[in-house]
Amino acid sequence: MKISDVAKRTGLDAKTIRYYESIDLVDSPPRRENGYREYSEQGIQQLGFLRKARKFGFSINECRALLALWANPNRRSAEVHGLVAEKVRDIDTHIFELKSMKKMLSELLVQCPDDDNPNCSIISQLAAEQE
Amino acid sequence: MKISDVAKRTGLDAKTIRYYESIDLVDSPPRRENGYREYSEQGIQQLGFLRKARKFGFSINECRALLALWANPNRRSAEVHGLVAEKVRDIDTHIFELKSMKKMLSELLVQCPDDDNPNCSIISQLAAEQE
DNA sequence: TGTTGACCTTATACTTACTGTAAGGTTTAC
DNA sequence: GTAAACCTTACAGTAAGTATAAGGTCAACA
Repeated sequence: MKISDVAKRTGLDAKTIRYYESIDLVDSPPRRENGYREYSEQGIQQLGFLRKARKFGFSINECRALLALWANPNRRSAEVHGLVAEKVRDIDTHIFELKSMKKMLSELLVQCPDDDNPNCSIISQLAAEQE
Repeated sequence: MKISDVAKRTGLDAKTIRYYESIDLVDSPPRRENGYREYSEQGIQQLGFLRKARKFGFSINECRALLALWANPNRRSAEVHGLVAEKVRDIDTHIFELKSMKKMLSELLVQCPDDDNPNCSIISQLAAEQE
């Protein structure tokens, strides 16, 4: 299977696939006589795995760990659980920060006249000496 | 005022301040005889403004627009309002995505035995052919 | 006066996770 | 036969800094 077909099947961009290979995130596939990459079912599975892990928000390095666990028949499910639990905590922190930002901005929004005059409490707030 | 004092007062790192200058986000301050940057109240205000705008989640380019509006006595508050309203929508989208990721991961977490055995539904789910 | 440590300066490279571009070789379809 | 649509590599760019190196300056202390 050629790279563009793998791209279609996994949902990854062909560039992204080459990139993952360049950083040794996935094995280099063998080449055809003309130099084109020829993907095995194995390689395609790996890439599909990565696609999903990335969509779940795991970083490339976390994906590396997950791939290693996937490949390891002696893995302990607790280790996977730990990685995922930590990711959920990260996401929670992130959501919390975003909500706090949204709250502050929303409060500013209702105070801004939203008209043709220069007076704007948002700008004043940003320019204010202390918070 | 020297850069490290400005850093303390604004909450920005001295490196970040130099970086903002290097990308022309803020005016270059004059220099002392020894080459050190000497900040005016003006420059410090600009940097404080940036600090807050960044904390609110605005990108550097959005900050550029906000700074320009701040400096413009003929600004229309509606323009500021528009920028901020769009940012709130961005944040909402982001929160939505994170919540969706969290939901999926949480569902996986409860299915993983979290023990010493290799069986793990999380890994299986990531490795599964379709979503 | 000497020297140590805490500043300041610049330039360059690194980070994350790609994406874009250039320049060229190959295959496929008409 | 040739044009479009692939494939290859290598290099540069993105966002928003952070790290490092190599060097100049300043303040305090013995």
